Amino acid sequence: MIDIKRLREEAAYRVGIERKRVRAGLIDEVLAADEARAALARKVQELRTLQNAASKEIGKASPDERPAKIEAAAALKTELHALEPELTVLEARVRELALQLPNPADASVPDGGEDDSVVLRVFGEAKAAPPLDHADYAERMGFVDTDHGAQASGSRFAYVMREAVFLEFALVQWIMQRLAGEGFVPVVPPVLVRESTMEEAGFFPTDRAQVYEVDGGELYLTGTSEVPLSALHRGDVLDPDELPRRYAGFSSNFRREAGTYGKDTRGIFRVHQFDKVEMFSFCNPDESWDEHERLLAIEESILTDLELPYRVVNIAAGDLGPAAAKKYDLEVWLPSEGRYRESHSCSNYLDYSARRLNTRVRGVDGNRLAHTLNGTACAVGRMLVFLFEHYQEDNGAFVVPEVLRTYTGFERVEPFK
RNA sequence: GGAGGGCUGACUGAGUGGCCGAAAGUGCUCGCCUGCUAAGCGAGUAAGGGGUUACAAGCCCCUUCGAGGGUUCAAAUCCCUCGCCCUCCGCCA
Repeated sequence: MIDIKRLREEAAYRVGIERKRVRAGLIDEVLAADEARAALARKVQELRTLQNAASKEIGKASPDERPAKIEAAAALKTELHALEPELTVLEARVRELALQLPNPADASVPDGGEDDSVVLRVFGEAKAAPPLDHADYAERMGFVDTDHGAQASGSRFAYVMREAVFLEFALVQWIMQRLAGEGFVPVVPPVLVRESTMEEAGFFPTDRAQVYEVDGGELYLTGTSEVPLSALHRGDVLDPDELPRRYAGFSSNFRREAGTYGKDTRGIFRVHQFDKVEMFSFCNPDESWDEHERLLAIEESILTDLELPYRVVNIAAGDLGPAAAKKYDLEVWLPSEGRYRESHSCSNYLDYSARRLNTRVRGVDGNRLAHTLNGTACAVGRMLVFLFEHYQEDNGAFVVPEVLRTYTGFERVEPFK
């Protein structure tokens, strides 16, 4: 949710919104609707002042004065009742319109759309494709079974099996330990949440088409633990001394992937269900940009420790999600496709999400909305895809990345005959 | 699934129709006191919004006592719906 007051008063705020893809005229509609709302609200407020005063007098009045005073107050009540429903309608209208406005893009975000994102740096060598691409290799090794996945559940479902399972656990364990060491609170959150939680986290109404509905619409399966993690401080006033509060959530994630037919159909690169460790941070409003860089640094260190070649991209304004003021993607080199593919992303939401969640930070002269940030620590399925190509030997053996060996208990997997 | 009890400010907790935005305490802020360490005394301290104004202070007003709706001139207090917590019974990984 945007800040309507700032939209009204700060030119830069408005420009930040316009740099994203916003329906022409929407901003002015919001402002006009809010203006109408405010005018009526003032009128209603005046009436309420009179009514409250009148009621108070009745309490103090003597028994024989009462009937006349009650009658007068009742007249005011009738007048109020005529206006209040109208105000409710106007308020709902403002809210509905304002929810469609995205968080303004930060000044450091490049203009334009998907093709205008800026590569900030490149790390490691882009190497040649291995004998088998990740999908064929994983099937051959018995790591992934998409055929039976499709039979049991449909396309974009897979069984992850054998050593790949231990590899998955090793990734999760390694990352969780490391994040805990950096002050993140480890969390296994609920993956089924109510509608209101989806709304407050900013996923409804915009992303509704991507979400699985359960129990006749009572609950929804989360597509990222960002949703339950953000709800962790819903309505809270946080102590500034205890910030940032960092959480590392591990969960299975469910996405309908509507509108991606025919895209990324190989292997488990893009599936309906995958496990992920997500970082989430609540911080002081004036520290969120530092925190954003910190999350990025953690993500980069994970990739460098796994010795995967990657690049860092500053996503252009038109390609940003509604909530992000700025987003970095990390893209790992996928040899079989000969291009970089997204492995991590890392967003600063500023106060956009906190406004709806009503998560604040206590301050000496008033409380301020907290800033929230989130970033991928490890999207396990996709990480396996990268590992299947980068750690595949010419003879077909799989070598376990050094940092994971204490967690897997084995160093390599011999080729499947 | 059944029965009952509860949800009040950063926190604990009183308050069953008007004198309650709300006692008391904790915490916090400021001042005083004290040479001695989670000591004492005093004052202040809910949030969000609007008006006035210098988008200051101050002052005035509105809304908010889990959420939403209702009754009433008037609701933290009464009624309804929903959510959550607790206790007991049943069932169960």
